[in-house]
Amino acid sequence: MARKKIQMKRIDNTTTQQVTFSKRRKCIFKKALELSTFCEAEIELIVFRSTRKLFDYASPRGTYILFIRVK
Amino acid sequence: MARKKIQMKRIDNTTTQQVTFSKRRKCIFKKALELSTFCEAEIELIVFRSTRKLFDYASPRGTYILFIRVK
DNA sequence: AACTATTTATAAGA
DNA sequence: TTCTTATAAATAGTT
Repeated sequence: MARKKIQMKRIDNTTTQQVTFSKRRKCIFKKALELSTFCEAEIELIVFRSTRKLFDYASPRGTYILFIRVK
Repeated sequence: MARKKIQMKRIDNTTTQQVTFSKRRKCIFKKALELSTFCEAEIELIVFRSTRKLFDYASPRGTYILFIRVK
């Protein structure tokens, strides 16, 4: 989206993918907070990436939700 | 973010809030799909807005998750 | 981590 | 609601 438009596919390069993940993860949580704040919406957002064992959770407006992974 | 930078607070005008909600909801789901695709991440996103009884759900990478609102 | 050239998102307005 | 557009924000590639 910036210097060059990228294709809608997996980023193969590990380093590049990690950098992109860090940037975009931060951005989407910001977007979630903005949408929640501006529009009085409840938002639940989980971003999970197995290669980093990362688990994020956001509930800006205080609703309690139980998340159960069934797979 | 565009013609004018807006404050980080609820949009009081009902019509404006509805328009903003429609636009931003679409955008955040796009962002979720992009993050999932580019970075092989699993993302679960719910956007709920009581005034419209709207409920959205996205699981781009096919993980099954049960959402239980406890409140 | 920062920078920056571009792309994308979007607040207002039509 | 849908389109346009000027401006703000995000971000891919680079340093």
